[in-house]
This record gives sequence, C-alpha cells and structure tokens, in this order.
Amino acid sequence: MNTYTEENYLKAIFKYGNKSKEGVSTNVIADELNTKASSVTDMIKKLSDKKLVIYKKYHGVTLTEKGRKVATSVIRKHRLWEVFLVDKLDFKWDEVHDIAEQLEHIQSDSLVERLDAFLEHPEYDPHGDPIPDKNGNLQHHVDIRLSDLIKGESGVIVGVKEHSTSYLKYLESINLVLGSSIQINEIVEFDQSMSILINNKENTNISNQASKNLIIKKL
Amino acid sequence: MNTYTEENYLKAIFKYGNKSKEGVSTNVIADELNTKASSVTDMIKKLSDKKLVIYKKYHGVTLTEKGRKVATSVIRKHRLWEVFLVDKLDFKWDEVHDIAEQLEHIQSDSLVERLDAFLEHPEYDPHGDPIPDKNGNLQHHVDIRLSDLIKGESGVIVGVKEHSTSYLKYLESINLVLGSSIQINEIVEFDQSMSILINNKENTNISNQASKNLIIKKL
DNA sequence: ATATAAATTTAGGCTTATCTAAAAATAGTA
DNA sequence: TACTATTTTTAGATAAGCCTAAATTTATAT
Ligand SMILES: [Mn+2]
Ligand SMILES: [Mn+2]
Ligand SMILES: [Mn+2]
Ligand SMILES: [Mn+2]
Repeated sequence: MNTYTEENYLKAIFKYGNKSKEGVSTNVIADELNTKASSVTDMIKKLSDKKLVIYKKYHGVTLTEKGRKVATSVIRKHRLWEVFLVDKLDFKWDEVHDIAEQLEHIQSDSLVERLDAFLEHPEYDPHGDPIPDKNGNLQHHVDIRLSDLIKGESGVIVGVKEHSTSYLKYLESINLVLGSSIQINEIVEFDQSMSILINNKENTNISNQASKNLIIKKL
Repeated sequence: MNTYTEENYLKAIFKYGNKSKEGVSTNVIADELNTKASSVTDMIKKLSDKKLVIYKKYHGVTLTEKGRKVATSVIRKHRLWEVFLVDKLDFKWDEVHDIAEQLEHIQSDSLVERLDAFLEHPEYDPHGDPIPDKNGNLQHHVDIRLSDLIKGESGVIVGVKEHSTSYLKYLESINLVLGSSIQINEIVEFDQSMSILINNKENTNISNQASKNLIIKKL
C-alpha cells in the first residue's frame, strides 16, 4: 500500500501536526527525518496525490483522515513492538526504539491484532506513550511535567518525553522509571534545578532539562 | 549493511546453490525472485563487487563464505520468526511465510538471540526446516520422501518441501501435520498415488505430487 | 512601503532496482 | 563441424527517493 518512506513521512507529520492549526512545514519534517526540505516537498506532492495529506504550497501540510489512519496505525505497531521487546524479550527501555522503527513497517493486520492480544492489550508503551487502538484513537496522559510541580508536591512518573538512550539510562541510574514516586524538596530559583525525594528513599538533584521531560501524575 | 533486496538475492542463491558444483544461473534466480534475468545480472555484479558471491560470466554464481553467512543469517531469522508466529501468536503453518519474509530483514543481532532464547532454541521451524545456528551451520533431515517408501513401510512426517497455502491446508485437512505417522497400504503403479494409513486411524489416497513433498523419518 | 532575511519550491542530477529489446555467448543437433 | 536454439549479457529507459544550487515566495524590520 504505502512504502516504508511514505509511512515515516506520515508519522512525522502526525507528530508535529495538531500542535496548532497551521500545517507542518517542510523544514520541520526534514529535520525530523534527517533529510532536506527539497526532498520533503517532492514527497509531500506524492502524498497529496494519494490523498493522504492536504498541501498548500508555502503553507505546510496536514494529514487527511486517511493519512491519520496510516500514521496512527504505524505508531500503534511501533509501541506494541516496544512492549513486546521489553516485556517478553527483556530489553531495557532505552534499547527498543531503533528496533521498533523497523518493526513498525511490517504489514499484516492479523499480526498486529494477535500481538496486541499476546501482550494482553497494553495501553501504554515502555516510555508511557499511549498505544492507539485499531481505529487510531489514543488518549494522552494529562501533560504535567515534573518541572511544573512546586515545593512540597508529589507525584508518580507516567511517561518520558525524551527517548534518547543517554536520558533513559540516566533516569534508570537514579531509580527514575515508570511508576517511581517523586516528592519535591526544593527548587533552585537560579536554574530551576530540583532537589527531589525518589520512592521515599533517596534524595537527588535533577536539572530542569531532565525534569521537564518527565510526565507526572500528581498525588 | 546489505539492502533488503540484496538479502533476497543471497537467499535465492543459497537455496539453489550446492545442488551441484555449477553456479546458480541467472534464470533460476530470476524465476525464484519473480524478476528478469537481466536484473539478476545487474545485481550479481553488485554482490560480486561486495565479495558476497563469485561470478563467472555466462556460468552462474556461487556464494562466498561471507555471502553464505548473510544468507544463513536471513534464513535463521525467517525460521525463528515463523516459530514465534506459530508457537506464540497461534498462527497456522500456512499463514506465516509472507510475514516471515518481511521480518527476516529486521536488523538486530541481539533481537535474534533474545528471540531464539524466548522460543527456547528451537531446532526446526513449523515446516520442519532446520534453523541455522548463529554461525550458519544447519543440519538437514535425511531427505527421504513419502514417495520413496514402499508398500508396508511406515514413518513419521518431519517436514514439507512445498510451502504453498493450498498444499499446507490440504495436508492439515487430512490430518497430515509434523509428527503424523503414515503407513503405506498400497501404491498404484499407473500414477504412483498411494493408499496410506494416517495415525493408525484413517485411510486416505494421496497423489504422487503430494507424497513427494513430504519428508519422512522411517520407522 | 520597501528592502533584506528566511523559508520553500523548482531545476537538474544521482543511485538503486527494475524493465524491454538487441547483441553475444553457449549448448544442442544434424 | 556448422547451424540453430537457448541462455545470458549489454544497452538504454524508467520510477522512487534523495541531493545541491538557484529561483521564488513569505516574513520581518526599518
Ligand atoms: Mn520509540
Ligand atoms: Mn516508545
Ligand atoms: Mn517460510
Ligand atoms: Mn518455514
């Protein structure tokens, strides 16, 4: 149906769409996919011919309903495979993204549904990202970052917004994983770094760059 | 390292190599991959540049050790994924080949090794084909076909040589699966069709075309 | 409002993997 | 051996996805 490359473009457009009502710009897409804006223009025309996106020259691109279906289906597969890799094959959460980038393009509806059942219909992937259902619906966590909390407040980690290996490994090294509890001891006004209590055990300091990428459910 | 397409060429060359000491001809490869001999010639030159095959113009192609490693690694992945699909996701043996054709190209050594462990190091895939180890070694069943047996002999099915859905579905419909026992009641001289006793229960007739694709371990 | 800067598209090319048609080499046969 | 049939390679094209450089459009700032 669609090529590997087309699917990656649709995923990128989905990622940066909905942020505002403006279409997603070619430069943003080029940046996300490590390619050039001119290449993006070419591909967008093709996607537009296939009715997967709406393209207004010089004003960016938005997904059609058809395009959104494809994008969420690829994201569904990506996140289900990540669950498989972590839950069944014992990979760490920082090791699975690149493999899932490949697996997300495997074409087989029955495979996806059977995998979903085998994993017992997970709602979130190993990074706390919601898994779209087969119709492309997905519910997000309320987007509260650790950096939004104030002194004395506490919460539980339900997701991460940054998926780099270095960030994920760092979090794990200080016992911050999905489900870890956090209480704010103090916030340094100068750089917004935080002194926090993790799992009611260890006290640690964490930078603003690190705290703003942690999604929290307040307690 | 190698493209999806290159891997498929290497797999095809592996499949038809070793049959004799002659190289595999471009027409045979073209036929296997549903492409044209001229396309094969082009690709062979590329594989030869990459030292994956030895190519003598007009005399076919053979795998180098390096090429054999790649081919068996792809076959290893194909067969391991087929085991996963059947054993863990409850697919039927006639449903898994096309999905495995895609999964076999996923690149991740640790994924393969973890999958192998998760499946408890299977030796054979759902069609009785041996799974190469990580060094590319694979031991074949002794190649005795049902059609080689004579009246009165009996055996157990350990593999199938034809993987089409129609053939596999047919076998299943008459209770011929891996592990089924067979005894030869009679062989019709005219067309070599056989009257057989399956699992010491049902008597059936089976054509030569069907019996010559069943690999048997004699009892 | 006009000039400059920034973003975007177009033009022209490249590579990979295909194809068809023609040429060349090999194999089979009288 | 010589002629024909078959197989294989070469020549020349095409489509997808990418690139750089140039042209065009939009945004920003006097
Ligand atoms: Mn991921
Ligand atoms: Mn994820
Ligand atoms: Mn198969
Ligand atoms: Mn198989």
